[in-house]
Amino acid sequence: MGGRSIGRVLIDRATLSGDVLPAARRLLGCTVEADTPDGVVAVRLVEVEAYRGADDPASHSFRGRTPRNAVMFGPAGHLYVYFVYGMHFCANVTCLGDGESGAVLLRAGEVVSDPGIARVRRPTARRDVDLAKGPARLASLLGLAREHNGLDVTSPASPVRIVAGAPVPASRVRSGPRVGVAAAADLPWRFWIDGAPEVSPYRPGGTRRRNGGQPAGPRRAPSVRIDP
DNA sequence: CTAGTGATTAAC
DNA sequence: TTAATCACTAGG
Repeated sequence: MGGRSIGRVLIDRATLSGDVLPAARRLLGCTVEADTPDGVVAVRLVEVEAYRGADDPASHSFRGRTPRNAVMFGPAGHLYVYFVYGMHFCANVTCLGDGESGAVLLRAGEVVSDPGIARVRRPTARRDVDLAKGPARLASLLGLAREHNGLDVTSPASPVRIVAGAPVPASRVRSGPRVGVAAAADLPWRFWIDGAPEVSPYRPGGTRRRNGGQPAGPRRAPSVRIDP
C-alpha cells in the first residue's frame, strides 16, 4: 500500500455537517495540507472561528445567498475563500449544508511540514510563529486564493485537504469573541488551543470607526475554558 | 498607530 | 451611479 498515507485519515463530511460550533471545535488540532507550487505545506490548526448564516449578523451569509458566499449554501466540507481589504484572502471550511449556511474561518496554525518551504512561501515572516498567525497569513502560506473557492477538503484527490487530528481535550481549548467582528461581538464563537503562540491577540470588535467616540470596551478577551 | 488595496453592498 | 464597509497585515 502507499506508505506515505499510513495513518492519514481525512476529516469526514458528516463531522462538518452538524452545527458550526462543534465543527469549529473539532477542526482544532486537524491539519490543513495544500499542494503549492513550492511543494506540500501542512498546518495544524490552533485557532478557528464559527460563523452561522441563519442567526449570526457577522456571517457573510446572514443576508442570503450572493455570488460571493454561494459555496456557504452548498454541502459541508468545501473551502469558502474570500478576498478582503483589497489584498488578502481568508479561507473557511463550510458547515451545515442541506439549505443551511455556515462556515469555520481558519485563523491560525502551526507549520508541521518542511519549514524551509514555508519560509520561502512567506518571506516576510520574521519568526516561524508568524508563518500562519492570522487568517490571511495562513491562506497566503497555503497559497489559498480565488481559484480554490469551492474545493472539497474531504477528498484525497483535492489539492487542499484536511487531515483529522486527535481531538484536542476540552481542558486545552478556550473560547472568546471573534476577532475584528463588530456585529454579534458578544458571541464566544472563536476557539483556540490554550497557550498556542500562533493565536492572534485580542482586538475589540468595532474598533474600526464604528463607535462614534464612545468609550472603548474591555481591552482583554473575556475568554473562557471549555468544560467537558 | 497608520497606509495600503479592491470587491461587495446598500443607498441614491 | 457613489460611498462606506470590510472575518487584515506590515511597518513605524
